[in-house]
Amino acid sequence: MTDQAKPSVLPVPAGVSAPRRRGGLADDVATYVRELILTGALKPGSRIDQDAIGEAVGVSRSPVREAIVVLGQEGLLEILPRRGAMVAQLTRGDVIDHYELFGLVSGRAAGIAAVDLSNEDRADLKSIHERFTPGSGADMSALNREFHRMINSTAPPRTKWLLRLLEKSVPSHYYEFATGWDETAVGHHQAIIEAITNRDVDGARRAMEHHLHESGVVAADALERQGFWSQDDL
Amino acid sequence: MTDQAKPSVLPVPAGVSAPRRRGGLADDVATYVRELILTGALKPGSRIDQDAIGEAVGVSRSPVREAIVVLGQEGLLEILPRRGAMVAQLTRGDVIDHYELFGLVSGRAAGIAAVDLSNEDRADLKSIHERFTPGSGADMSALNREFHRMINSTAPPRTKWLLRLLEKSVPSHYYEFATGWDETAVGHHQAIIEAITNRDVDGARRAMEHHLHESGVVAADALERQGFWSQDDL
DNA sequence: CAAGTTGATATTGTATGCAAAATACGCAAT
DNA sequence: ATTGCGTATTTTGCATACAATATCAACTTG
Repeated sequence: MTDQAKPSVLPVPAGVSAPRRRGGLADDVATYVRELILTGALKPGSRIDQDAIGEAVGVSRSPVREAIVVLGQEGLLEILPRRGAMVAQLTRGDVIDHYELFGLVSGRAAGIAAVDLSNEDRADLKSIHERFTPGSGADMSALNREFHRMINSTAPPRTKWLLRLLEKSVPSHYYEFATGWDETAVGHHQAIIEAITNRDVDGARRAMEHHLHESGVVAADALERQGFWSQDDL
Repeated sequence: MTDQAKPSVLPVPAGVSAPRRRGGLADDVATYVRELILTGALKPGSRIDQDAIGEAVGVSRSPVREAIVVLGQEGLLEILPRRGAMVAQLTRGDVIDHYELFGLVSGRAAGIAAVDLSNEDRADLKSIHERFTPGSGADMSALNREFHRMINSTAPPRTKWLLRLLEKSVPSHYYEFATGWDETAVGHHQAIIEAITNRDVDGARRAMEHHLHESGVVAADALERQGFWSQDDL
């Protein structure tokens, strides 16, 4: 019953290929609206007018609707059948909770990295961390992304998928707003690297969870300063 | 012309026109395609033909496209710009990983429930568990859902959102296929209830993580029996 | 004057049409 | 037989058109 092995078993494209061409207009719209929400330009409870969005971006309603579906899945929009979409009523507690979940999954990834990361990647990780110094003129936000990307690189696909999802519906610019956070983050990263270096699975997990927990507080504070929750109701 | 030449290989959805008062047609399509994927009718790697899906369900491509976006967000479809959507290449490891993540979040919810659940809800939980006995003629699947719903009821909104998301892209019918699993699940539930009763946060978390971990193995086995990963051809 | 009703308007949900890109096919050349 | 290329067909992506439902305002009526 064993199938004859196909004579032409092609080598798998080795994973990394992905010429990554840009998606369609729906992605543009989703990015645009997401930005509006996370910057507070669209307050929680605001109704989403499909025509208005379409006109603002310069597209028809088809891509707008697809973008709304995406943002609904991300939890940024609440979709009521036949009644349109509203910006989700995110509270400060929701943001904290979100980061707690983010920390849970990131902690899992860090624990896996503590064991699975190659020596080469460990060296790269340290190199990235060494350049992660406030006031050095380095792009802290970019280096931070590199740091976490490296740690998450050995996570299984499904975990990566969830990390990407959780990352999207979160303000990624709070680094600019939170003065003093950079220094704290350096310490957190230091602790994470140490645990990973020692191949301490549980320590890496806990260090990462703690890092994300603190990040959540900082992000919530930043959003508060931006007047994110000022609109009491509609 | 080519009236009958249409190789409509897609199954016609079972009673789809009964309750038309739900959300839009996109929900119907998403549910339909999700079922096809999780039952193995659509093998990993299969291309999704929008017209074919639309014809099978009896709708146009607009709701089909929105459903594809939803399933893409759920990780069940891989969407390649301008090249359509393919059923994601889920491996056994992916399913295991998925349940691990599910366990992580469910464990968090269980820990919260151990502290926050009201005495009334604790009594209800026990009542549900008492009826959760294999061979008693009870709807085990329904009681299982009730059990977990009760535990998750005190979780914060964002956590609930993630739980719902993780629950969707998982076969929810494996109870029928896994003989002997019922008995094991009873023991797991028992341990979870005990920890919750003792207000043992960490114990509840660990018991729930263990439960979901085992569930993942069972689900993967069930999928394997269904020939889910028989990707001998392409 | 309040409350309910009814018609007009606006907005969503779905279907269809159309252009661009990708795939499939055929044939020639090496 | 395989590779390369040019053409035809299919399929996606977006725009537009149509239908259904919700929202709102004016009006009527108790």
